[in-house]
Amino acid sequence: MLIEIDYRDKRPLYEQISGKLEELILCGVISSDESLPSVRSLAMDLSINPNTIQKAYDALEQRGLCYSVTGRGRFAAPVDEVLPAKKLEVFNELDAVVDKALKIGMTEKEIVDRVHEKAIRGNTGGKV
Amino acid sequence: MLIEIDYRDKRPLYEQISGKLEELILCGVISSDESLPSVRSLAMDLSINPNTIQKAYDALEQRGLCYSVTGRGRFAAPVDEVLPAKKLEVFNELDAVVDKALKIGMTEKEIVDRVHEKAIRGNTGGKV
Amino acid sequence: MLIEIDYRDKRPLYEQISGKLEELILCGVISSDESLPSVRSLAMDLSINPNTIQKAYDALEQRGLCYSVTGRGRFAAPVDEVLPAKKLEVFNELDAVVDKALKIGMTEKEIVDRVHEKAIRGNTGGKV
Amino acid sequence: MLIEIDYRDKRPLYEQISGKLEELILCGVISSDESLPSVRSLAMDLSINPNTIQKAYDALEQRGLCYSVTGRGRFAAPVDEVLPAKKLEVFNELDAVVDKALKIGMTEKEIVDRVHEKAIRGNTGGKV
DNA sequence: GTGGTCTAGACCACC
DNA sequence: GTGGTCTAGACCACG
Repeated sequence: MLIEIDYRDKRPLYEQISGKLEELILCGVISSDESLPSVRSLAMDLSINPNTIQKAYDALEQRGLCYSVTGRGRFAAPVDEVLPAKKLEVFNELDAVVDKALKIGMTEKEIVDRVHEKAIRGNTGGKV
Repeated sequence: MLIEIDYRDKRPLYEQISGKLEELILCGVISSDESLPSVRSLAMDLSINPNTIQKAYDALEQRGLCYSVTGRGRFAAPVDEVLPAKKLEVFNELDAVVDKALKIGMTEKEIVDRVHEKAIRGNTGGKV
Repeated sequence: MLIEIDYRDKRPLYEQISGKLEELILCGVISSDESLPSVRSLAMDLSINPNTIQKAYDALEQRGLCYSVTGRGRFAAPVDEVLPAKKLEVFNELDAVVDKALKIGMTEKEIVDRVHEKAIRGNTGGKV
Repeated sequence: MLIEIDYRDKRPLYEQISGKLEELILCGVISSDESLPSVRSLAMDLSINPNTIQKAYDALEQRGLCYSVTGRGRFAAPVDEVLPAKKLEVFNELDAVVDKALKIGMTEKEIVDRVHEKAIRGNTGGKV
């Protein structure tokens, strides 16, 4: 599977899992309307209590990143419908960090330079 | 007082308090070696248990943002000693957000533009 | 249990406990990723308030010697990650003592001899 | 004065002061039977409460590093009488550190080398 | 007065 | 069951 859990991560398990799934969907690794693994199979794969997986899926669905069809399973939501909201979310996070940076005396140039560096290095190296 | 508690905030009380104090110190609102409110007085002010304030101060001290002298009180640490580490920390947060943005298909330009906008609007209006 | 409280010790209880655990972890008596006793059970064992144990564990975690997973328990950190920093720490302590010794007129030979004696007697008999 | 107090130091003030005085006496900066500054004058010098100075002197006297003659003042004890006990004390500290070092897997050679380095660099650079 | 430690007992989220 | 947060109230050392 594409999901690995990090037990040192401070986030609750279900959030870690739903976060990872969200990323896979948004980046297109899981295509729109592709079926997601069943609660039970994923639970087996990760050696995790099914309740936890269920909770992860619930969170994911609530964020609009997947939908469930009773009796058929769960499917990834069409990315086009979700991306705009997600972009806004990321923008807000960006705002918060920039705000913090400005408050401790960093200049816009310093920030932009750092963004540039990161963009050049590419998004391949980044951890989630 | 300069600190207000937001009970809708999901973070624990002590973290909210230490975070707010950290900001006040880093931005120079509380100057270096200036005395911080005593555990008991701040507890009264905020109608919060002294133990919780103590924990907030412990966290603050652990991050190197203040030091305590038994029998005398607590004082803000010299910012110069802490700022470099804090800058690095913020840079890492920035990297993480930029990474997330790139992964969902944003361009460097989009990001830089947003940073620029935020910088122009000034750092006065931002929430912490 | 491997931990005993010495009520004549002037250090606070939580420090005594975290110190003892640190030693057990660093020496490999508790192996990496092995689970530590739960807050409540250790509190029962030592007849100490759970809050105190919690504080001891917090201190331990802050020093990077264990990590906690909510709902699952607490586990010893991989020693390899911590040993280098710890070595440096001990070296600094050593420097301080040697400095003190030299200042009161001891010779390097006297010091080295004492180290040698101690090394021969073995590290088994030493108190922590 | 030769004494400077560090308010960031975690030790209580009186201990810091008595410690500094002890060092001055043991190193011969204050010679045997030389008179120590009066409680009041030292309190003035350091802008510290006389009670604290009194406590420092009491601690010093109790450790045998000075003696008081009623009506005449306080005097440094003859170093020869105190040095042996102090040496033993430092040796014990040394033992403790060496023990700690051995326990985390350092070799005798590593320790001795460090001692040697420290001895070469001289005791001039060391902080108290 | 100050900070620091400890106890007792409660409540919550997570698994 | 686990860890984490919070309250209430007590005691101590320091200045």
